[in-house]
Amino acid sequence: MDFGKALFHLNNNLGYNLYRTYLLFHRELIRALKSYEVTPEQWQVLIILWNHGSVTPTEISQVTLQDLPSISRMLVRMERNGWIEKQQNEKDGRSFRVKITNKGEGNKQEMMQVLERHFAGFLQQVPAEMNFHIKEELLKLRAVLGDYSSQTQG
Amino acid sequence: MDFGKALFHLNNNLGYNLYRTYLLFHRELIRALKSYEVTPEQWQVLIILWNHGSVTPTEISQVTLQDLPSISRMLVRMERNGWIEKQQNEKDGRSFRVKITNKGEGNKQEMMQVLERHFAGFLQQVPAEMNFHIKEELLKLRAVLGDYSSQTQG
DNA sequence: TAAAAAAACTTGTCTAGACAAGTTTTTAAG
DNA sequence: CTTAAAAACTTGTCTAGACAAGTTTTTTTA
Repeated sequence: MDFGKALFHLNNNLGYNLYRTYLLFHRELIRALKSYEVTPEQWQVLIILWNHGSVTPTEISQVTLQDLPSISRMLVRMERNGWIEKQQNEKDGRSFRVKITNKGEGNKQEMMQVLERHFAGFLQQVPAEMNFHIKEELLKLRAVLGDYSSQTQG
Repeated sequence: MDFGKALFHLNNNLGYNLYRTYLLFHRELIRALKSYEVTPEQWQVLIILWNHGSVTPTEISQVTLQDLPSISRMLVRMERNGWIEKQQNEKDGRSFRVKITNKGEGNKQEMMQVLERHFAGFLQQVPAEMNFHIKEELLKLRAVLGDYSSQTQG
């Protein structure tokens, strides 16, 4: 089968390249995290909690750029799997704080190492300079696409 | 709220940048295509059909890197919405050919223009050189992540 | 302070992706 | 030529994202 023509057009398309690279990366993340029953999106929430302590769903929504319905349902699953707890917010009855559990805190180092090992093979094929450069350019693209937090660097 | 710390870590992560850029791009595509009741993923199939003529689900699967279950269900929806037809394959009773309908062919130019207009505002903020360079780097990343067709350029 | 507006979260509905487990038809092997 | 293996597609089940439409609580505002 000759898909050269179709692929030629698509490979020249920025969105297609983004989609496809994301898809491959995402799959690797799924596989790397599978044994923990954590999805890439949940992994992102764990990183936020590890770095930042307890947060509200709205705050997670701001960092992940996801809408509240997605966050809301993800937190239900994370609670069910014992990664987080919901703590009542005395100051605001509409909201609550998301707190990491002992399980979540306890698995941090191991999960980090597992991920690092999983991606080492891929990342060693990417020169450090290129890795840095891609991130810089993606940050710029994010800014163009209206991602306010693409500016927040420190 | 100071999420600087959390974002600092995440913004330095290649996967996070990919995910987030993809997400923003994907959303714009959804909005641009919404009036046609076509999703970005279906749009990709339309491009394949416009460029390549009729194809089988397996061939779509190879170009889009999606698995057959996803393609299978997407084609059901595209058929329901009148974008494609399924043609019996005389040579192989297990398979069929996906053919674009008059509606699909007829909307080509207009949809292309709508998309172009929708993204013009974003893309004019991205220098042509940078646009080119990002695509080159994403192609390399795709190759590293095992995307065989990242090589197929012509 | 009572009513209106806004904020924070949830629920519903649709599309899509991953992966396991089917079914049917072809192809390969013995 | 019959049976086993493989290929092509479908179905089932779970997670996630978009968007509309709730509910409850807080804040404004009149």
